[in-house]
Amino acid sequence: MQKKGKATSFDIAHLAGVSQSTVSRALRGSPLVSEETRLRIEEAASQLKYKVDKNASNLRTRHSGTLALLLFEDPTADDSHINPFFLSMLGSITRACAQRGYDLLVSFQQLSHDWHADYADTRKADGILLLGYGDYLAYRDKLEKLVAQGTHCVRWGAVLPDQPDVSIGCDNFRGGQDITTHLLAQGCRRIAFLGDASSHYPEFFDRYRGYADVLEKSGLAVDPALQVNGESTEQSGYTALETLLARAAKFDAIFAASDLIAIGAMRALADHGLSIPGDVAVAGFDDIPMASFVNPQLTTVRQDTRQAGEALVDNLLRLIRDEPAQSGMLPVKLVVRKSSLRGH
Amino acid sequence: MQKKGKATSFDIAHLAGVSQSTVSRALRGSPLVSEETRLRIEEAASQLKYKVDKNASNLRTRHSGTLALLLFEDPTADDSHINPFFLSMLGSITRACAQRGYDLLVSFQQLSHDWHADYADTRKADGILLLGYGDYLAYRDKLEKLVAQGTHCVRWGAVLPDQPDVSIGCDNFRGGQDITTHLLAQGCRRIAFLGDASSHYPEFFDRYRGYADVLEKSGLAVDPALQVNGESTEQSGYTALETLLARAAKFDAIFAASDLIAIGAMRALADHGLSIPGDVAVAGFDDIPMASFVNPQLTTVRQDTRQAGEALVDNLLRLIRDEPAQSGMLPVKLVVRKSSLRGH
DNA sequence: CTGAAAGCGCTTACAG
DNA sequence: CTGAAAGCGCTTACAG
Repeated sequence: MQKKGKATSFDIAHLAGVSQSTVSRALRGSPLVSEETRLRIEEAASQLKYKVDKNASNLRTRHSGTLALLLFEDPTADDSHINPFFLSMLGSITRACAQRGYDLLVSFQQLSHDWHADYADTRKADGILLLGYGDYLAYRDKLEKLVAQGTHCVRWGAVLPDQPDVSIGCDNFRGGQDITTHLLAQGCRRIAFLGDASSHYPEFFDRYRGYADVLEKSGLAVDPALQVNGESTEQSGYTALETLLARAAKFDAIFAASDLIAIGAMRALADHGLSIPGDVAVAGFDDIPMASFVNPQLTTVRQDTRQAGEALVDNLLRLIRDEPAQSGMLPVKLVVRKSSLRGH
Repeated sequence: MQKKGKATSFDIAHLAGVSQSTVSRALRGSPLVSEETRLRIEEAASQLKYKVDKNASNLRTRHSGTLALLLFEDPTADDSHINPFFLSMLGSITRACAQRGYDLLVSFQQLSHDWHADYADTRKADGILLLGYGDYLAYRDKLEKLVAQGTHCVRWGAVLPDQPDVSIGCDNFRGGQDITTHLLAQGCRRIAFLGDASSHYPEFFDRYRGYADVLEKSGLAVDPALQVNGESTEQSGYTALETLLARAAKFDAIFAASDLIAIGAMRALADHGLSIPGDVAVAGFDDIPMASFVNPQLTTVRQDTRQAGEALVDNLLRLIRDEPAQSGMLPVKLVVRKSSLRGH
């Protein structure tokens, strides 16, 4: 006979004729309970549709079996679509958590908010995953406080030598090298870089440094007139290309710091009557799903989001268990498609 | 002087020279606390970096300020990408929750799992949002049990007359009509439908019924040879188109039950040397981001995911507050692009 | 192997 | 306006 509220472990104890402690033990799989008792308790529990109250057990055990994902974005318009790369990461992180028996709390934050003091502090989550774009220097402080407070957290982003936290990222430098090497092999000599190239955006910067490295090693100059700042949106790519055209500096290839930028640039090229890859070869970074659907299909560097999601979750779980965890880079893969293929 | 553990309300009380009850009141914004006391308490709290333990307060108040999102999929391959439409919904639901001050717990489930007895039962969430594809008849039972148990839940899907739960969906029937009317206006007369058309997949079925309705009203026969089953994947679209070709029934247009199916079919058409829209006009459903990047751009029906996410969350919150909530359909919007535009 | 008891950190009547 | 006390539903030493 169930009352209005849900059944508690006392109800089960009563029905099974044991103490509440024994119910708790049985349901948690303690070896201290006899097989026979356990069966009786399980029977009673399923009869009353009993489920352990997570708030109570979390309060008692002081951990939650939950990870928090903080997606932070630059103050973008409220109704804009989420960056497809992050959406893909969100999907793979969700999957990775599910596989490991953890729940995932997802939250959006503006970069400006006080996210450095939540979730883990309120004990809703055992640790935090940080994912987002934005000015790195602007939130480095918050990151440091987080770590100093002993919050378990792992960040997706550039892997730098002096970081306070555990960061997982892909090998952006190598990706930048690969794209540039490929474009040079296609006969391009004036390769423009679209995207920020400063320590405010370390991921883009690493891609840029890979690009510059290859150019220099090939005896080619790195022409500042061929670099245009821009964040990771299509609109920004479109604008960046127009800025580049306005400078009247010649270029025969575009290396965009992200696929979104590349796609925006492709649209601008088309609007200006320039053919891809004939007049200008184009390459991006990320390999978002769209990249293989644009016309021509976009050459890019694949960041394996599945692997990334698993690496993030696994490292966070290691931190939570007080096991060693450390920053690390994931390999990237050059994906050559038609947007950069010249001649035969 | 902080101990190893985090500060509790007792620590704040001690520091502020008041009782623990007063701390709790002050921090919850109770009007029963004098301004002066409140200030002193807030000062102490921020000094000790105090945060309310959510597990304790949830246990006490019996609600969690959290919604759960259950994404269920057919037993798809583990490493497959999540359906882009759902990913987009996931993004908008996350945003909608954030705006309303709720946290979102995201979980993947196989359709076969026992998800009908979790989250809300364990008090981790105040209610559940259900989102997914799969055989409707197969989970209708679970849905009924959920609702019978008094679990607050809102489902995304077809809005049917005899549903046990609150469902929000778009006007699939109308969308099917709109596409079909448009294709007829383009001069198409033999329009094939790619996707399941049975009560197992009520959303697709409604789209199909809209299609059949317009054909009949136009005095055209609904030819069963022109309908091919398929789930919402590119691969399935590709295969469906080959099945259609193998039947040797003539067709001059494809109405795919989803964009993913349409995109797969477009690939198959290209592989068979058929031009779009010249030989075959193509239209899809959903307006996923890819739809505007395929070549030619895909005509489709837009489901406004932002509006959908907000409707789902708002209805669930209504249920939680014991306010009236009811199933409802969201309007759709025909988006005409090049894949279906013939002549000038 | 089992039970009685303490306690996790809050919220909220109850009494003043 | 404030404090002392009960209790939310568990888990886990402690004692047997």
